[in-house]
Formats: sequence, structure tokens, C-alpha cells
Amino acid sequence: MWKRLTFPHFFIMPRVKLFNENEVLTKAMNLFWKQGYSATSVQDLVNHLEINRASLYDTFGDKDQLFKKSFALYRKSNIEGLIQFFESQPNVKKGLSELFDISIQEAISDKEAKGCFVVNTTTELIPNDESLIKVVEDNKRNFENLFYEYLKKGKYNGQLKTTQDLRSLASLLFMLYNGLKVVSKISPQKQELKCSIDLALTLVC
Amino acid sequence: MWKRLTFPHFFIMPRVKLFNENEVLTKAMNLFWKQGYSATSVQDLVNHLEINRASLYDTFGDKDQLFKKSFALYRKSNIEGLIQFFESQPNVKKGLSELFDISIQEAISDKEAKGCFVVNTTTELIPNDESLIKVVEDNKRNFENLFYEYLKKGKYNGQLKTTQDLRSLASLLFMLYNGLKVVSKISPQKQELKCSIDLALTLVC
DNA sequence: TTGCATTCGGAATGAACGTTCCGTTATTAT
DNA sequence: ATAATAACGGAACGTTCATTCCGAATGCAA
Repeated sequence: MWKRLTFPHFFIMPRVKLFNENEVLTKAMNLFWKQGYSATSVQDLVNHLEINRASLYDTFGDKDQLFKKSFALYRKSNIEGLIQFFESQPNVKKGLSELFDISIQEAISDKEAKGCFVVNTTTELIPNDESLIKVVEDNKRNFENLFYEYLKKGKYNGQLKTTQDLRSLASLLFMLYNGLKVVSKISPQKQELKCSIDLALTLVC
Repeated sequence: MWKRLTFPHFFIMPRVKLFNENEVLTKAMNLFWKQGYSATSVQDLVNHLEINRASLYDTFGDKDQLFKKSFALYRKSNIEGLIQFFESQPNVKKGLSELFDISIQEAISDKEAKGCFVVNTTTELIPNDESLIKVVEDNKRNFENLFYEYLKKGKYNGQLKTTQDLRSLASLLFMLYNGLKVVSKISPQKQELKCSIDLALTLVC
């Protein structure tokens, strides 16, 4: 951060940050994701982020703000990842199938079994934290719209023959996605999860 | 609680509890259900349960044990409720439809939007609390088995014509149930939820 | 080199945490 | 009435909580 004085030839360049703000925010995101808001203490954060207490407060504000920035980072990369994925999958039926397969694979691979940060936050803090309600509603709308547009694309190019209401189908897929993220924390068994999902995806035909 | 001395004609009946243990446990269950484990302090419990701090510790042990007893009470009434419900619904297709309808209605009616205690606990404490893993696994198995037996009954009495694998269908229903409980916390809108569920239930035919 | 803005390490803050303890009160069989 | 016992109210325990503060260290422009 620079401070520009009255005379433009007076510039003061103080000591620079010794850490990368995005890297640290990612670390915070992973810790909140794993442990939730309440169970994560500032001391936990100081330990895992490997920055000073004061630096944490100077850079990110208090615990609340750091959590919200971490949560925003997660949602952003989640949504952007989904957009990119759909763009990379011209076959809608195969794309949806692959999307859930990847989710299952991620759930199995994650030894910390963190599940989904949005799902975890929803069940932990909604509706007690009013400032988060709009955020998760918005996230839901975004997800469902992406599903809907993708389904619509498949319908119009003839890949999907279904006569079901695509809005309902989109919100069902979102609901299923949430359910998968919960069940994955209980028993992350590939075959069982895959059978359930494949069965549900017979609705997309 | 009695203490029987050596000579059976010496009985001592001390002051009795001034509260109903089950009523208090139900209150604790509702508070943990609403707020989660970490966000609920012992002071919160003392306030809401309207019993003394010492009585709480004397009767239920520490916070951990009180939580686990509350959680067990929830699971027990949940499972027993499901068993009774299925027994009261001879028509399997209609029974499943009604079950989810009731869940949706409950979600909309609950102004506290507590969701499902098991789902909330799973996302908050699994897998960080090892002692709970078996418990939620067991709960999942119970639910899926109840779904499975109910589906099997429908299949054999001719109500269901589906050729799908009933085990997969049962675990899909459980996954869907979990998803519903999450989405209900975000936007408890009857019509949207019902459309999604009805669409999914076309798989049970 | 000097001066300054910022980071850093760590102590310090007061409040809240879970838990324990104790003196008092209440209940019941004798 | 008395003795015995548990519930009760509330203070007190040591710990951890989120947050603030301060002196020292650091890096950059002049």
C-alpha cells in the first residue's frame, strides 16, 4: 500500500508483506472448510497460516471478515470451476455424469473429508447468521442457473430427449449435489455413491 | 436415586429432582439442533434448560455427554417415527411421496429453520470427532434399510413395477433426503422443493 | 546512510469458556 | 422432629477465546 504525499517526488515505500495474501487466504479457507467457523480459533489460524497475529488482523480484519473472505474465495472458485467444466464438456449427458463422478472421486481422495464448504456453512450458520443468508441463496441460484442453461443447451441440440421441466431438473440436481456432499462425509464409498447418482441421472435422458 | 443400606429397613429418600429429565433433554436437543455443538455454550444450556449448572452436570455429565444423549434422542425418535410412518402407509408409492411432503412441510413450518440434526452434526463434527463416525454410519444404515425394506414390500406386492436395483434406490432416497434437509435451510419454498422431489420420485414406479 | 511506514513477535487485555466446589435448601423414611 | 441425601444457587477455578497493543525488526526511497 502506497501513500502519495502532496509533492509527487515524495514516495515512501515501507516494508513489504512477507507473505502472499492469496496463499494465506487459501490456507484460511481450507482450515475453515475443514473445521467450520466456531471450531476454528484465531490461534488455529495463526498456527496454520504461519503469519503473525497482528498481520492477520491488519490484513484481513477480524475472524468474521477472514471467514467471509475465505468463504467468498471458495464460492468463486467453485462457480468458476463449474462454468469452465461445462464449457469443456460439449456432451451434456456425459458432462453431468462426469461432474458427479469427479465429485465422488474428490470426496474419496480427500483424507480430511471436508465435504463442501458451502454445505457445511449452510448447516452450521444458516439461519443464525443473517448476513450469510443472501450469500448462500445467491450461490444456490447461480448453481441452479448453470445447471439449467446446460440442460437447456442439451435439450435444444438434441442430446437430451427428456420432456421434464428443466427448472425442476436443475434444482433436483442441486439438491442431489448437496446430498452427495453430506453422504460423502459419512461413508465415502465409490461404488455405492456412483450407483445412486447414476440411477438419478437416468432422469436426464 | 435410592441408596440401599445394609439393613433393608433403613431407606433414605432424599430430595427428588424438581425437573423432568426427559423434558430437559428434549430442550437440550432442540438447542443443539438449532445452534450446533460448538456454538452452544453451557451458559446457553443453563439458560434454556432452566435448570441449575450443577444439576446439569450431576444429571447429564459434561457438555459432550449431554450432546451425545441429545443426539441419541433425536436419532431414536427419527428412526422410530419413520418405522411407524411406513407401517401406517400400506401404499408404498404414496407413502414415499407423503414422507417427503411431510419433510417439506416441516421445513417450511419451522421458523428456526433447524434442518436435520443428523445432517447438521455430520457436516459440523464428522470426521473430526471420531466417536461420532460409527453413530452416523449406523444411522445411515438404518435409514437405508428401512427404505429398502419398504421398497421391497412395494415391489413384491405389485405396487412398484420398477426394475431398478432397490439397494441403489434406497441409498438414492437417503441422499435425496439429506439434500432436501440442506436446501430447505437455504430457501424453504414449498413449490420448488416439491417439484424436485416429485421428479425424483418418478424413479419409484 | 537516513527516515519512515509497515510487518513481526509476543505480551497483555478482558470476556467467555467448561468445569468444580460449597454452603443452603428441600424432601422423605424413620 | 430428625437424620440422611440430593438438588439447588451461585461463586470460583484455570483455560481459552478474540482482540489490541507495543517495541523491535525490516525494507524502500531519498
